[in-house]
Amino acid sequence: MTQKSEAVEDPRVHRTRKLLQQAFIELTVEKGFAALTVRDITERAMMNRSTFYRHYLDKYDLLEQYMDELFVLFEDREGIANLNPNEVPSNLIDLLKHFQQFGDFYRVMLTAKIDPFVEQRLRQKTEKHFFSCFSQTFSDRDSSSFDLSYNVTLAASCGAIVWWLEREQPYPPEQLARWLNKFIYDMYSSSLKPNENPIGE
Amino acid sequence: MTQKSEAVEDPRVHRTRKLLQQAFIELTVEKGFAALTVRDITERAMMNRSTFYRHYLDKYDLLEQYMDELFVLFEDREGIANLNPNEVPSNLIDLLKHFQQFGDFYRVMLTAKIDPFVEQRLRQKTEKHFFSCFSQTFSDRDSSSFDLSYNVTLAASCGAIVWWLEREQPYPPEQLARWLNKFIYDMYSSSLKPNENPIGE
Amino acid sequence: MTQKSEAVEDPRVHRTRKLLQQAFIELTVEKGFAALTVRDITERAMMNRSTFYRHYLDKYDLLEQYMDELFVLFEDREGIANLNPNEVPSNLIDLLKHFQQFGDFYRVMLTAKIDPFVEQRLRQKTEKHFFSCFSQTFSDRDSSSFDLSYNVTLAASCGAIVWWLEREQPYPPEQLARWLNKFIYDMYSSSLKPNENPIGE
Amino acid sequence: MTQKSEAVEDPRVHRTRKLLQQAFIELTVEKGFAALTVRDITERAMMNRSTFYRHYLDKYDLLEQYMDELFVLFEDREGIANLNPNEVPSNLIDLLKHFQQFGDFYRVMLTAKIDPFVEQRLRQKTEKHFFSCFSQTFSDRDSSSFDLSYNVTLAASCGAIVWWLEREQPYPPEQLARWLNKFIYDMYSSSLKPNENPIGE
DNA sequence: ACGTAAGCGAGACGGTACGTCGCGTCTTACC
DNA sequence: GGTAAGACGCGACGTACCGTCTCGCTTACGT
Repeated sequence: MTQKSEAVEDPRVHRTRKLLQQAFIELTVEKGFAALTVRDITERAMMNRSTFYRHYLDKYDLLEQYMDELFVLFEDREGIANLNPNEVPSNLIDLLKHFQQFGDFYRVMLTAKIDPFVEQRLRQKTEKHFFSCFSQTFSDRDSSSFDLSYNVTLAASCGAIVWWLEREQPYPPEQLARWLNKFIYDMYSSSLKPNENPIGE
Repeated sequence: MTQKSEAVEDPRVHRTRKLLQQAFIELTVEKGFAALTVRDITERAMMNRSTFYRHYLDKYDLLEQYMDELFVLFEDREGIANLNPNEVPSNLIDLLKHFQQFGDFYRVMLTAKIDPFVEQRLRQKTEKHFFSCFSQTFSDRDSSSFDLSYNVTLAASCGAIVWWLEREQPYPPEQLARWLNKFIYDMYSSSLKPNENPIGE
Repeated sequence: MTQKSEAVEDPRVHRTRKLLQQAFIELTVEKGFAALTVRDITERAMMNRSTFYRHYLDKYDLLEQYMDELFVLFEDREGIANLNPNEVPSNLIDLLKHFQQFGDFYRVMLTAKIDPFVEQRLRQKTEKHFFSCFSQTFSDRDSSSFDLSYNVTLAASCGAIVWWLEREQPYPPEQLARWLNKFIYDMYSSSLKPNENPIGE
Repeated sequence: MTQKSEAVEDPRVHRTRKLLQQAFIELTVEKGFAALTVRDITERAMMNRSTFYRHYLDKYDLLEQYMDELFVLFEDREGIANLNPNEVPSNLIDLLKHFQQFGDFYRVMLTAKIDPFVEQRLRQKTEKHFFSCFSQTFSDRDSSSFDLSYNVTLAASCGAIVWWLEREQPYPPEQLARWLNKFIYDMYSSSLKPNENPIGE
């Protein structure tokens, strides 16, 4: 189902897939992913229902492929050298700009309207790209208490982004990036220090 | 559909509802809420499908009522006087003990297998009871930056609990409560102070 | 799918099945069995398509059951004592009257508009009841040349009935029965005699 | 769709049509005409489905054209002068030899596996060629009772041929031709005589 | 002999019917 | 009144064929 780069894609296929994606996004924003039917999508895209199945297994498959297309924009990013409360990594800003660009989609996806399986996957993707920003900083931690701190930091960061998206991005990406950077730095420099970690004492 | 306290419940009705609840919980743990069907539940409970609809509107209604029964155990709690890094509020520990007691159910509910609508509701409930522990501490914050911090703290705390449940409660509730208490205190005393808040500077 | 005699049939079920049968017959006469769709039938019967599948596997199953109902009228008939050119067996007349009664249906079934599998089955049924009239006469023939004669007689008789039905029964059943009786007698007394049979000489 | 004799056929076209016919016959014998799909045929012929539609309208068209090719072998035959119980018309033998040659195909076509529309057509063709053998004999009958007798004789003759094909031609064509000749003669000389005809008396 | 018209492979597309599944409503009979 | 049994309308599902179409590649034919 993912023959993106097999020679040149048939223009009819490209058109069809784009129309389906477009209809899918619109309808997801309008009524939520769970309430969507394949019929809804194809009617909006003004094509036959059977055509949908020639390109996607089901609506989950469509979403997967769409997310893949979005996330492919962030492959091969590298984290900055070190965590620094005063220096915001540029690719963190890029990530937030990306979220802002597809704000409607991500807001719906990360909030209450999306199937949990997919939210899970999207969080994982986010995690991967998000933490690549700080990969070197986190890589040398002891794993036992780190696991909790890491997951909490992730949850908190996602929470911040969701909060930001739900309120239609009240701050510019740079400002939120600064906040997140400081938050993560604080998590690192205070409560995450093993000798101060209340767990394991 | 919520005739819980109408005088004394007919014993047949009580039996039926308990069997349905039991079947519901088992199946939710086994295959996740989203994959459940009413037929699944009634077959497991060995009763006719139409009987289900005599008691519940649908599986969401059953879940709601079940959660209500669980959460009724935590009504009317009060938060402690002040946030204190060295004194863990007892009702925070109680809450975690409650989560531990119904660990299977909450793990499934809060992780990937639950319908987002319900997860939303459950998080709200958690939030309500969770933050009642710290209500007085948080009540005097300025609302602009507070909103973000509050939500992030909530997301992080939920993340910690989910992490704890997903790993089958690797620490006793008291230890996690201590960690959470310190975490929230740190959020309060450092990054949340308005003059240090990078947003708005 | 054939619970005809389980206690008393639910009146709703009875009504539904009768409506479906009625619609089926009408449409078969109108446009032929092969061109029928389940949707056609249920639309004509003014009910939901899924209701059809609660009673029948498919249109073939409906036809089978309908034919069973028709043929059950002729179970347990006995053939006459001997073939006699001047005495027409009464049950042959009964059979033709039956065909006449459901003339539209049988005409369509036995002519070009019906699926061959079904025509086959109907011919077999016809054969069974038709030749029970002459069972004793035919039972003592030598089997080698008899097989051919028997099949040819059957084909000819069916041909006569089809001819009669296609022309909207130009003669009364009694007259056709007389003709058939004489035809079968002639087949018996002349060309079927082994010593005159050109095959095997 | 029938450009058989336009100058010389393109060898590619000829090859394609032959492959399709071959696949069609094989599959008809294997699983019956009704169960065939165009996809089946083209897959067996190892060509693209769209190529099929370049040559035929549908599977019925293919069958028609194939039958035309077979029957063209019997055009322009003449019946013998008179019906004679001792002299078998040579073209009747030829016809049976033809059936024998394509025995598999005709057996399937004339038995239960063929679409009724086509069987109808094939019977008509058979009738045409079959009775051309006896055209002069039958041409002077009074039409009223003749119609029935004619049809019955046809049905009986077809029945005999089907019987013969279904049992893999247990007799040589000459022997069956003799039987048929005598049968038709008997039909003519006895039961068909108007004054003995029980119908109309 | 070679350019051009055809046959052909590949496959997208709009359609229509299929048989299945789950929903929520309803009725009847039993206890 | 609660329950079992189950018919029914509804509507989405994913599949299978159908017949049409467009696009390039290859192959035969005509001048």
